[in-house]
Amino acid sequence: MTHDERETAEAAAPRPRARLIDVAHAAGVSPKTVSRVINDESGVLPDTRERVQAAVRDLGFVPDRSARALKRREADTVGILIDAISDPFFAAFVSVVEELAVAEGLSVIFASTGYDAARERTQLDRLTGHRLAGLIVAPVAVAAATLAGLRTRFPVVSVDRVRSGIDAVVIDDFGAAAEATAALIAQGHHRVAFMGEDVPYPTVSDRLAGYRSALEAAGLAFDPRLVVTHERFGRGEAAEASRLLERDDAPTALLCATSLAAIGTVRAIRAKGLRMPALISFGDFTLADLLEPGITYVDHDPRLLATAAFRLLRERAVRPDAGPERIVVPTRLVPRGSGEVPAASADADELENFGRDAGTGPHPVHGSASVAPPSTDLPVLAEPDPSLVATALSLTHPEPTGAAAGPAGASIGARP
Amino acid sequence: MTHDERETAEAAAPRPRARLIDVAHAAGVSPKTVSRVINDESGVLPDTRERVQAAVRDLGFVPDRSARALKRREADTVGILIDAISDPFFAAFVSVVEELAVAEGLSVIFASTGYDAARERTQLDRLTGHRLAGLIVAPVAVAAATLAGLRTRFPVVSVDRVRSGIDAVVIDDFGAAAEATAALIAQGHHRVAFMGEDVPYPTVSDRLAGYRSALEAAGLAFDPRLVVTHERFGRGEAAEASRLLERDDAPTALLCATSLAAIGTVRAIRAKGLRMPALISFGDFTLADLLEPGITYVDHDPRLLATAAFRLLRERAVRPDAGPERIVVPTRLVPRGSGEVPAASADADELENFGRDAGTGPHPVHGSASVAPPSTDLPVLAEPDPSLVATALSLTHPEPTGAAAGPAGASIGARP
DNA sequence: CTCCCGAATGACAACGATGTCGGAGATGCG
DNA sequence: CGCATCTCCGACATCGTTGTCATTCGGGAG
Repeated sequence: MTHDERETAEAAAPRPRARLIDVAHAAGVSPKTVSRVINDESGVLPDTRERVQAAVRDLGFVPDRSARALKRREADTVGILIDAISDPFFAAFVSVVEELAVAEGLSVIFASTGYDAARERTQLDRLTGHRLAGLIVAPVAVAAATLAGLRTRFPVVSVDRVRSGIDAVVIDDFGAAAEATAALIAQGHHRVAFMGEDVPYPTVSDRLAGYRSALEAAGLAFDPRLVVTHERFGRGEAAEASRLLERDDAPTALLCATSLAAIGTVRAIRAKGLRMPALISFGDFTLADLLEPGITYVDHDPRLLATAAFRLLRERAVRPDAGPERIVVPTRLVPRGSGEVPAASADADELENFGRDAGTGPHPVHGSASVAPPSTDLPVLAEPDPSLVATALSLTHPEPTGAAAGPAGASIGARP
Repeated sequence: MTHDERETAEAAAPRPRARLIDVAHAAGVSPKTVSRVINDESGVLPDTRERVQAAVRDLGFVPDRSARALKRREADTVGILIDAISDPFFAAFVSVVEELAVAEGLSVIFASTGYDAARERTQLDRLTGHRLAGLIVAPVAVAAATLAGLRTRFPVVSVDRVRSGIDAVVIDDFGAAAEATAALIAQGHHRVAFMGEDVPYPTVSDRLAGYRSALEAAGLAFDPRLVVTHERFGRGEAAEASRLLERDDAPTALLCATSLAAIGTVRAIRAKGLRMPALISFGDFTLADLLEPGITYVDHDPRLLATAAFRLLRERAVRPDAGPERIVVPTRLVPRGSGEVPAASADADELENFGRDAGTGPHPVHGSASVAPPSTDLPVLAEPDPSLVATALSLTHPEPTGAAAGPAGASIGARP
């Protein structure tokens, strides 16, 4: 237990954080030399270098990020503002972003809005108080102008929700909902219901619009009574679902705009012994394949969105002036049984046998080209498949105005 | 569009971040006065104050956290080091910590280890590079001494895994596993298997020890062939499970030390049409109640752990010298059907009807007193029930050495 | 009218690191 | 032997903010 100290000696039990100058004293060199060593700069004799490194170890010195960032005017933290980290979608999203960020030596700081506008404002200030290398945000109520203001200081990428003038990575909510609805109609269903969150996000309204569009394309009338909403955070989904399915004119098919709605529906069906309608959900969820029948869903892979968002963010760090882009990540309909219930069968009571034998028949795939296997079986995510990302990035659209080329591969992989 | 600028004028398109001094110039006051305004200090005329606030708004000024932290020598960021944010357990954990931190005006920065020792080291440095108000860590391989070193600079709380000399919040792995195993044995099972991760965590070995202990208490021989492990991140769980259950001498009951193992087991059973053994899992997971039969599990609520950990962290910020404590959060066995399969029935093939009628009978509850309802139905977490936390905190044990009183309510709720 | 006092504000240094620049030796070459 | 050159290293200023202390100004008391 060696300890050498100079000058200050008032530190006793609560040993203060070692500073660079303490290391300098311990090693008998100037602060600048310590700085050179810890930053791997050249021009230090091997001997000196080792002496400094020893002092660093002895004192447990870790450079103060605040001071370093201040002086270097360098931002090495990526901010993420999302709805809630407890949402598996965002958990997976953040996980991938962190993975990519770490590979570049960046830190990740996140904040959640809880879907609350005021809190979003607070959290945004909290995040921007840090020097950011960029901000990835799933905007709730923040004005596009506010984000545009931030964009003059660091790259800003919007995820899942579009904001004009801001780079965005989204899925084709309208198209995917239309595709899913059409698939239900193709099974012979005439009464298809829609269940979504009671929030004013375009995500929801676009899905609703896609649903309507598919109904109209099939010559079916839009019936407002078949559209139900559920509150966030509430237990409302199950209640809404049973109310819907217990009606005399209950639908035979249901499109759920969120996986929460689908889960609530299944729960209601189980609790009340209701008849299982044909069901398609947005967003995969753990174990969806193990229910009976398995839940057919529109795949909306957070890993793809995260990878695309991060790459775009880093691309903007290099070319800040390129016009805002909108990247549409492909989705696809994954058949697992619940969405393939034919209308005829829905009237009978023979729904037991959809668990295993479904999911094999060919089914329309939405999005371009074929994409990778479903992500269900990866509760803990590994690295996203690069080929998926390439696909996603190649779908780059320039925003209405602006003529940027697709983002090239931003340099990924700094020193470890 | 008003804009008054002095001195510097070289800023054009990529408007740099506004500094405090820019605000001062714009408002025609000194930097110190701006500082006073943004920090709500007294001694500023209402008139002046408003002028400054207007300038702050105009310029979109947000104080630089680095500079502020540097000068104030104040830490307002809580670091969290966990295995993986994509693990729903840790996602929920982090969510709660963030909630509590925000209430105190603290930021949260997290990093994940991916169960990798080298990466853990890197991430630890990344986190400690920030000025931390405290660190919550689920240690992988980091030495207790290293954490003890950090502890001299800020509070450190270990979660889920114990490290000597460090405050810890854990569950009673041994006791919970013993309880679960005993419950299986009580159903008449003689061949009870154990499946856990192939990692050297005490979490796993303690559960294994608890399992052995229960076997011995029941006079059953411990059979190493009934203990199987699965790799992390792999798809190994399902493969291991089918190998185990397809054996001639397959067990009639299975205790899974992780929910991954339980999920893999169910998946294997479905895929291969195997017979369902009595099954108890550690850790709840979404939809466990909707499978058929529902999965009986040992509840291990991340919200309780998070709340206890955060409170302990804040308590230590006030009283850093108090000896390390070990808080044991109670667990309980939640019957849902799969764990109540009697041994007799396991030999017959009538396993269809366990979905709904299970989960009602009384069953041993592990932990003290009665605790709250299961958390299953809250995929997106609301605030944890304070009463639960009270229960958890009251179970405080001092570590072998050290005689601290139970943590009092650390001051929560700073200025908004 | 002068002096004193408090309220409002500003000047200045410092937090911990690093960029710039210059200086001390060592070496090479004519 | 003198001078240029190169290597290694340190002095100093500075990043954006705030703590400390000084200064100014207006007004009331004597």
